[in-house]
Amino acid sequence: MMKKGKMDSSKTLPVTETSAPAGRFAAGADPAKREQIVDGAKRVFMQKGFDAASMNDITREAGVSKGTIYVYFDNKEDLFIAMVERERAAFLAALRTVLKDNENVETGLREFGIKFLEHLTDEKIVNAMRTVLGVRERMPDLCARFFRGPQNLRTVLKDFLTLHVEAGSLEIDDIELASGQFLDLASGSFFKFRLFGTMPEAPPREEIERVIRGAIHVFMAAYGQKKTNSPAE
Amino acid sequence: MMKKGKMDSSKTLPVTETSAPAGRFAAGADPAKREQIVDGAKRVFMQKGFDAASMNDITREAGVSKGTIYVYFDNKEDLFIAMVERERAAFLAALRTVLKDNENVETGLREFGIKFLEHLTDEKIVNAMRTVLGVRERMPDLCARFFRGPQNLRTVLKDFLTLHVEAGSLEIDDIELASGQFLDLASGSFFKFRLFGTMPEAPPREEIERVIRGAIHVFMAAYGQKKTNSPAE
DNA sequence: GGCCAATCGAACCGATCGGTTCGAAATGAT
DNA sequence: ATCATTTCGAACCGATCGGTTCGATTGGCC
Repeated sequence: MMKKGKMDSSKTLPVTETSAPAGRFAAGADPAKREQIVDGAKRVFMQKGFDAASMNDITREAGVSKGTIYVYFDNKEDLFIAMVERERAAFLAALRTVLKDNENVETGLREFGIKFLEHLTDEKIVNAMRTVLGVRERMPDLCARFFRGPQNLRTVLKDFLTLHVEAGSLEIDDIELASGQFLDLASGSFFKFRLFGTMPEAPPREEIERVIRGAIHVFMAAYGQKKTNSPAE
Repeated sequence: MMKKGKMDSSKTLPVTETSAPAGRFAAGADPAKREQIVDGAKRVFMQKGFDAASMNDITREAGVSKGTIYVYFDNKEDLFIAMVERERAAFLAALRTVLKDNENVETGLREFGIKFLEHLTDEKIVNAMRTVLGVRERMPDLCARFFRGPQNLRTVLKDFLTLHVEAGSLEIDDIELASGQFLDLASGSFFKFRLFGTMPEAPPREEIERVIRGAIHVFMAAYGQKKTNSPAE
């Protein structure tokens, strides 16, 4: 069995091979089969972590033959990386267009904050982060890259805040620091609770809204332009 | 070889056994030997995580015989738990008395925040947290318990803030939320950077001070009692 | 120095690991 | 129905795992 049909692991989904007919792929080139493997692997990796997840476990969970897994992926680590990259891409896609430049500052922060915290406390994301943290020593680049995805949202937020500083509705000396502060306030500790397991379920919508409301209140108290006719406090 | 001398793993250090002379302990009862094992185990567990750390690795690193390890600890998991509990106790001991009740609010928050962030970004703590997170699925109680230690600092902070609300220097509707907000601001994202590896070294003192200064600025803007003769902004 | 017991270190055990091999079964195209 | 190829699933390989055993060595006490 040749491994010639193996795809580049960094690609999420391959384009259809012109040499293979529409309904049948070269060995290792079927996107549905690949997805099936990664799905099964994800469930086992997130349940057991990288080291304790065995390829026999993954074979059973994915419902494919072990030989087939090795047609699609070079080794266990390769499979893990593919899974992590897929999860990261999904997280980013969900948050890509939350902030709109022509938004009112409080409305924008509210929508961004709620969406951000909802995703950050979602079972899938929390599990993914834990799993990735478990391999930090052996795959430090992967771990850092996984986190750099969500971290890029800071740049998005920074651009948003910069616009509003220029428009005069915010007054911020250090936009870098302020962006981080809003993200920290928006996390509302819930992320840490979820990560460490002291909060077994994602917080309900009202709790998320309460935390984001509080975050905006604190943030605007510090950085909002003072209104002379109706004080913020 | 009987395991009769095995100590309760939940004890950090045993009292000297009256049945054993001062210079010689019953099998499994020597605190120095126990410490030697836990030290070696800690280095391996934090480097490799629980699953990938082998008892042979730990044997070599600790410089004891594998048989001796099993005299002191029931199994690998028992050893891991002992190590984690020891690290947790050390973290808590370092932070126990940072907030003093008769402190000025901003001075108190500054000292608490700096100390808190210094510890939270320390290599030892970050490694310990990552390692514990790696076993969250198999030992959820241990993981939650490890985090509950630092989380108890929230209660300490809450008591401090309550005193200052009653003294009139703070105005806070929701003290629970405000406590969490200060802790989140004080973490300053550095904790997450450190955890995920995008910040390889602990931040320098000036950076920590900058972040805590910003945290206090934002916090006091929202909750400090307004002064009519010298505005905060 | 002798005695006793803790520790050492090598060997062992059954089990599992990641990865490989290959004939049989399944599947899609013609 | 036939053919070509992908996938299956069982067996295999060398290596390592956690935990156990036991004669030899070491060290403290008398």
